[in-house]
Amino acid sequence: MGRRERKKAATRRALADAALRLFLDRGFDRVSVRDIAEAADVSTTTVFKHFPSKEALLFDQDSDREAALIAVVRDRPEGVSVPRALREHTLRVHSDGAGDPGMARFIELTESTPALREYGRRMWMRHETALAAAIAEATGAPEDDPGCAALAHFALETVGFARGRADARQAIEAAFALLEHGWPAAG
Amino acid sequence: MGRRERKKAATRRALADAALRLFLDRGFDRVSVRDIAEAADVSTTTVFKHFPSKEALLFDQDSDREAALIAVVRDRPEGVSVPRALREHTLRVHSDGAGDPGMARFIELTESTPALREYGRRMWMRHETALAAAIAEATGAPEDDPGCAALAHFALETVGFARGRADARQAIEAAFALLEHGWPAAG
DNA sequence: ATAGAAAAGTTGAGTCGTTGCACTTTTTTA
DNA sequence: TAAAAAAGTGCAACGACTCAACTTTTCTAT
Repeated sequence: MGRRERKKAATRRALADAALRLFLDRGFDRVSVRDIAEAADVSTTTVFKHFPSKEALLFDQDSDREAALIAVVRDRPEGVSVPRALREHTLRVHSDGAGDPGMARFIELTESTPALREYGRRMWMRHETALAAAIAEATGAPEDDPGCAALAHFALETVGFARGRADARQAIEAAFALLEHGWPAAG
Repeated sequence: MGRRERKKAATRRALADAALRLFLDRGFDRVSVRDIAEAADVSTTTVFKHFPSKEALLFDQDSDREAALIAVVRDRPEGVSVPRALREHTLRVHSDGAGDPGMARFIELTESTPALREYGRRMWMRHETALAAAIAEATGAPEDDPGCAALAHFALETVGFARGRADARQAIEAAFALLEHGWPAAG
């Protein structure tokens, strides 16, 4: 890795670190991009050469959540249905977030700021097509089967549904119960 | 209704009309709020006294879609399940949109502009709690039952799922099939 | 009827996110 | 080693939106 790429990565990390620190300190809306640029000692224009938007400064470490989702579907134990495997994974990730205090602060920041909520949702929903393809392959359906796409969409959307609800765990379980067994025949 | 409120309503309509005309003509991103203000012969700050954002200029005639949703759940014929009633309603609204050419242009505008897609989704999802309450009442569940909330969320989200897909009708049907009967036991 | 409260509109200056253009620096290639 | 390509940086600017101060219009209470 050349000197150039090293410097680039350094300023990138400096920007993301400064942004996280300032956002946690003052709140997203009370920090301007100019503040972040100054804290990292670059010009505001440079910020946007590294990140496409102000929100993106916070969602830098995205990476391999998509791979985890696909693995969950493909490597589920015998006799475990796809929605059940996704339910376990969602609940696991959810309680992991509550464990780490740094992660908890991050989550509280994103959920209390509308712009970040929206952005986070969009980033999360980007995995829909990949997850749909994984489900289709796991069940032998055609790759663009709309039923698989619907399950992928709703399973991902579950975290958006649980967000802001009093009992998030219960919400996730209720949502997946609906996806697994359907609406009770009575109503 | 006094002269004052009449004038206020008049400038409001003038702004919304000018905005719709200019947006359809040039596209959302190629029209500035200044342009709209000038076309309606008011100052740009006045625009924001009437509408909270540029996007809101387009979604003015929201009104009674929520009432329609609730009526669909409450007044469904005997023996028709809630998700089935919502499915019929969704499909009906969808094909209505394709019929009216003015509505078709409106839909094409909103779907081709990311900012408008997001805004439209948010407006639509605002009906979630009201719909959840209607479902709870129709089925005798407690008002904040998470299962009812989940069905409301997913049923509304169906239009976001179908958006941008090749066969929207098929997507809506697949999504509601999942909500009605659950994921097939095999996978 | 008239004074005064309240609301609508205007204006102008300003903030903030974001982009285009010009410039410098670094890396690659001939 | 010179030239070209690429990447980084910064200034100025645009567009959405806000704030504060002020004018004009409408409503209300005496």
